[in-house]
Amino acid sequence: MGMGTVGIKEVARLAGVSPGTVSNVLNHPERVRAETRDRVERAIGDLGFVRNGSAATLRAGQNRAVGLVVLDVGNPFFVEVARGVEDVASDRDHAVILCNSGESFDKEARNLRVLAEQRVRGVLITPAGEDLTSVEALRDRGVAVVLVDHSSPGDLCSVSVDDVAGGDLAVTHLLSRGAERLAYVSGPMGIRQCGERRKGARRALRTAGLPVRALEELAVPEMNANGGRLAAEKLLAGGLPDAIFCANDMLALGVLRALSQAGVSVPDDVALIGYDDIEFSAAGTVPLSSIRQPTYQLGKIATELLLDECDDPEGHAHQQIMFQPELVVRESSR
Amino acid sequence: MGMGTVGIKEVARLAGVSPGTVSNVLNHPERVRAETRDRVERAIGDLGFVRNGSAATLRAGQNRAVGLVVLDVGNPFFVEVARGVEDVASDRDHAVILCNSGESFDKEARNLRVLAEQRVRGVLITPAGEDLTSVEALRDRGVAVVLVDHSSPGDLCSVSVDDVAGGDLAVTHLLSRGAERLAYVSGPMGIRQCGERRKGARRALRTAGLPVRALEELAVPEMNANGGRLAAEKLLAGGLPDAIFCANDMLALGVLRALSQAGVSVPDDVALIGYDDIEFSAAGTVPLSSIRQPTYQLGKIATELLLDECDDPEGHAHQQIMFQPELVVRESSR
DNA sequence: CGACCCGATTAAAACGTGTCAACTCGTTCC
DNA sequence: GGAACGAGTTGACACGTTTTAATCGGGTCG
Repeated sequence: MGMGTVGIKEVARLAGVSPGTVSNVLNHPERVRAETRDRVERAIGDLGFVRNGSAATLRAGQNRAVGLVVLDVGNPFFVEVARGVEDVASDRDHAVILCNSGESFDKEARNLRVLAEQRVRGVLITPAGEDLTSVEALRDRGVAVVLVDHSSPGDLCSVSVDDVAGGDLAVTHLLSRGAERLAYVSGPMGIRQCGERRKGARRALRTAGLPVRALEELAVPEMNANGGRLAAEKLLAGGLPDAIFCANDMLALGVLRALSQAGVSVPDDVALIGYDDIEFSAAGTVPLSSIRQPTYQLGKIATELLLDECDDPEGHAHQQIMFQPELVVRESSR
Repeated sequence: MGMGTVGIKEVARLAGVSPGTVSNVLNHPERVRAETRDRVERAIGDLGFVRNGSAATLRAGQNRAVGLVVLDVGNPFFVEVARGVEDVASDRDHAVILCNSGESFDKEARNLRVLAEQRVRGVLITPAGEDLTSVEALRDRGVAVVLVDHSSPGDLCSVSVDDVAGGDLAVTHLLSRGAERLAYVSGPMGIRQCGERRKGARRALRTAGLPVRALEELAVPEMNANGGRLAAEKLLAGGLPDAIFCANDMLALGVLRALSQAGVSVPDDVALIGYDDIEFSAAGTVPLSSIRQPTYQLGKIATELLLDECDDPEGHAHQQIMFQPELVVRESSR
């Protein structure tokens, strides 16, 4: 042992017990007599001993940790999911290793390899694409996996939010407000969420007995404020609808700003609703209506599912849980 | 799959070499003949072998990882810092363990303990308060430490942004626009950033030859949009200033909204400037002027400092680096 | 031809902890 | 009074890897 590092053995010597007893104090305190435990704990304090997690993990065969792989740590959606994960994991005495895949397959694969090397008990992941082979490889190696915000083919647990219902909710709300000509502003349809929210929007139209062409569709390359501005400019040029549904709050904010600058009043001339209910939505000059997702719950339930599977790998049935989103009405569509 | 997880030994057997050679393929590929290397790599692929990181760390005495402890993973400031850290660390073949202290001493201490247990090479931390004893304890144990967004007493590396200069920048800008009566809206002065930005604001007044009482100070308990609303209501009741400087963009957005609702025009009646330049600042109906901090650089330089210290612990002089913030002028103060 | 050397490979010894069978010692039961 | 018992403690081993010194074989030099 290096000179700087103090191990379980030194603690044992100072406390006048065997290393095995020190280990018991750390892992099974109830097995050791109170007086001995005090002596050991004092020695630990005096020496500033910190257990070597690698050795513990090596011996135990697995780390008391779970991995969380998200598409973007900067996205408030995932931040809130992470909070839910963190809370449950910490309750059940597990650490969380947070990884960012940046929607790149390469980074996702790298992250999964690191997690596998660390021998985490399980992984929560929002896959970067539809290809789940690397995720399934992980599961086959014996690591529990739960898909987050992505439905599962059935051989995995998954937790997601019903995006079709969300799109339906938004458009039904706009229709109830009297809109007849609508627009849907989204990112590329290749993004699952955009496609599903559109599906929901169309369903709402059908339910109301309107033709699909009552909904003008605009897909912009980037789902941010600038994308929203581009979409708004197209709408301004081509004749404004009564109401606009955006696949994302940042898009909606971009639209809102461009319309305001053009002298169009929201909600008097055009009603507007976004998606995600990010914190800023309520803070703007015209507070934005939005679709709120139970993100914290998503992380919480996903982690409970994961740890349950870890604790009882055999008697575990994979579940696919789908949450329902919620409509939040503010000024922009009142 | 076979119950015994596949280790280096199984790979060695399949490739017809010794375990030591497999280890060399993984860690010192140049030492092993190309043909042997191929055979081993094929075996690794066939068996789906993944190196056990705990064993490697145990043997090596330290993990190729650094810890990053931030006050709030949801805060865009820290998200951007984390990006800088991640990029540099990954370039230099290190993993990043991201921890959230939520401004709580307890969570900070828990996180530091986990990092110490994991035997990370170094830690980047924004301390939750002024008490650095736990940080210093870590350094004394031989873990390199760099303070982020917090100045150092001298015995540690630190990387921060000059908040006094930022406050000066903001108020000087407002004065140059002709303002004579100003207000400073901030969170509790106990928060270092709030205090320093105020100091800078006062310095700007002195430079311009104005009395300190030309700056009305409002401290609200929460630094969010609601806090901004509260401050704005007070200002509306007590007589509006010409210009308002907010310690934070969320406060500024709250102020902006409350003023707009009261029929006060920004920037015509009152000029407004925030701090942090969060993404959303530019997206609002009235784009917000702000003070931008080089957050990505902060993370990048901090990590370089940290890894340099790790690579050469003896020949390392602690440095305190301070970056300068930048003024971003938009509609709200034009 | 033998000594020597060099590159490639191997065998064995750590690294620090958790587990588990074995052991001690005082108590209870028959 | 001896056996069975149980709580508390011990000591040795195993976990999977990296590293070090030793080994091997083939080529070069003297």
